[in-house]
Amino acid sequence: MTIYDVSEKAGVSIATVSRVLNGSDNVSAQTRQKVLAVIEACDYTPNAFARGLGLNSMNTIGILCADSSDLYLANAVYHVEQELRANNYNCILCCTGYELSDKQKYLNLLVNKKVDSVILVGSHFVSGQDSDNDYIREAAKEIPVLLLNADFDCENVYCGMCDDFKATMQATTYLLETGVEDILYLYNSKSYSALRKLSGYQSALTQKGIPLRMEYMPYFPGRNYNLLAIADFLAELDSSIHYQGIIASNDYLAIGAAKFAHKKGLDIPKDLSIIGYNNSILSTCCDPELTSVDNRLETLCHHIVSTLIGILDNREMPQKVIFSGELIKRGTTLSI
Amino acid sequence: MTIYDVSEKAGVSIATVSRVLNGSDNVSAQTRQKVLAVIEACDYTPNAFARGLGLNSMNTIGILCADSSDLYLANAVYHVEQELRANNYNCILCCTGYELSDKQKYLNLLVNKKVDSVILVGSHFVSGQDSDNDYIREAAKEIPVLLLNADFDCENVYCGMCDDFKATMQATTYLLETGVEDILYLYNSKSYSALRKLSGYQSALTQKGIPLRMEYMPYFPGRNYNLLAIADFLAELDSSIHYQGIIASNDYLAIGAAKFAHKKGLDIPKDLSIIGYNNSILSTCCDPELTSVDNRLETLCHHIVSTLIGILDNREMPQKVIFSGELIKRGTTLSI
DNA sequence: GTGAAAGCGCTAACAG
DNA sequence: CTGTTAGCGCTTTCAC
Repeated sequence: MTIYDVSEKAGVSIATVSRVLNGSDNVSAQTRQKVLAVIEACDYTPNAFARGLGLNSMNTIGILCADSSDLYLANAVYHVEQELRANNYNCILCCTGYELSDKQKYLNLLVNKKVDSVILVGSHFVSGQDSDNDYIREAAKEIPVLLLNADFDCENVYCGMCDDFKATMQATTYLLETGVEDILYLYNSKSYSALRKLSGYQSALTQKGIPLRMEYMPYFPGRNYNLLAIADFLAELDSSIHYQGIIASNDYLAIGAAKFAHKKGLDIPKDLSIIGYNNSILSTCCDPELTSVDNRLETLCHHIVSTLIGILDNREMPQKVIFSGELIKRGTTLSI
Repeated sequence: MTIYDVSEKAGVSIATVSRVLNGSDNVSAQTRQKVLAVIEACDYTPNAFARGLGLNSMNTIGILCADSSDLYLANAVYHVEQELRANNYNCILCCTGYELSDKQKYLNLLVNKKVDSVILVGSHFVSGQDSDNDYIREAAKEIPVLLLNADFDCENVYCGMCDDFKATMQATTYLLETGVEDILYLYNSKSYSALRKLSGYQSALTQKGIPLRMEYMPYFPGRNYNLLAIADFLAELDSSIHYQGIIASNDYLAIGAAKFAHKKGLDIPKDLSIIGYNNSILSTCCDPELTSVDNRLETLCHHIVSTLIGILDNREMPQKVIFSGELIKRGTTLSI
């Protein structure tokens, strides 16, 4: 069943059918009825590919994320997809992993699939090594590129992010104010966002006149898959340095830290305070529940999609928007 | 840059360019070189929509899932997407929520978008009320429909699932063998899969000659968002019945049960044994760690995708494949 | 081994 | 308000 069949049955031209299909005003009510009746009767739906070819768009947005099974990214993808669908766009999801070559390959693939735009979810797509970001610039020459939780200056690139620097600084300051002096910053990613958090931690210490010690900012070389490895990592570290507080760059690391504390028989938060990041589902699953930074994921997703819709609508949109995080206080920290 | 431009620059016809592009054998090595050189030099990529129109396919598969932020579904989506991409297919993700009308709407939408096939992830898409499944039958008339973790007999529908009945029966039997007599089955979904688990629980009891008591199979009317609500639900129940074991239909409910136990000062597993389902990331995040049923998600995803590839390849494929789950024993159950 | 030409099904400019 | 027609860019017969 094509537009020709419909036009024939309705006794009109294909142009008229097309007009009815696309809600054009230039159709008499009578003709419209006639055409709609045929469409209804034949259960006709226009061919999406032909439409795509003509309009050079199929109303699809590419979503790139490193790993959609990661708690944080999964949530982001979920919200973004919801918002986009509400705006009549569909999503092509593409999980790239963490290798640069794969990110390049799949971003390029999406551009070639002629998505209308692409959203890079998570801070992993922007590298500190600037030449590694050329693939983003390249894509931005073709279509708008939106970054969710990353910062990148380039034409046709739009960013929405949480101020991780400020949020981590506030979290660290809070910990200091509860009387915890020696604080570890634990992280397992060197993304822009992770480094901003690190800076926030350092600033808080510096502001209070506490000297920075590199050994208190250990990098855990593993992804969020193996809690025991995290606990072991801390146990090893434990012999050399002393601390009563940990700020982790995500909730999973924080739970790993709690596991370490349990093993060692430390009381949380009396012997060891812990603050996580993301305020994910994990933060309420442990006991005591985890104090964590809420980085406003849902707000961010909402913002990024409405920015995107605005761009595709040819409206002027801000290239960068920054939200503030909030420390959600629970059982793993002392009260002031 | 179109195929015409390339053909002109290479001094051949568009048919030849097309042949080169599609790896046809009927091109002399020399001509091929010439064309490839131009393609390379101009960085030409064929227009995906035009290709789609001609071939009636854009190599995309629709993925329907109720909620991609759900731990279990997120993992499934992740693995399915990985496997599909490895086979040169892309995924359009569509999160439907749990309303029938939305499921219908979005499945239909994907079919109209002319995806090559669609995968329904999770057991929520098949209803006990058979007429509610007509939308699946309808879609199956157009394209192959694959069900991940659901059972449905229909032409052009293919299922892969874990034997939830058997797995739950084994889990329940195990609990009985550790000396726990009064066991609660806690669930929050009436999907086919959830009901199979319920049957498994009942069978295990019956087999041991233990009478079934409906009040020991409470239905928690909430999704996996609010642990406290689960704990409260159990606390309320607690006044009326006595039990020393809980089998939960997913890990989140199980963690909710653990939270209840903590609040009430019960020792796990001495006073209360708990078994979860899915062996998700949550199962190692709590303390003690959760005994849980591993339902072989990754295997299932792998299977479903290779079945799909086979179908699109016109090979004969099994319509139903069933894997067995495995009980992963951790700290929330006693040993035998 | 290569080219000419007929679709694929739709949109939109143009003419009436 | 409606119809005619020329694309959109590719694949695929069918000749040569």
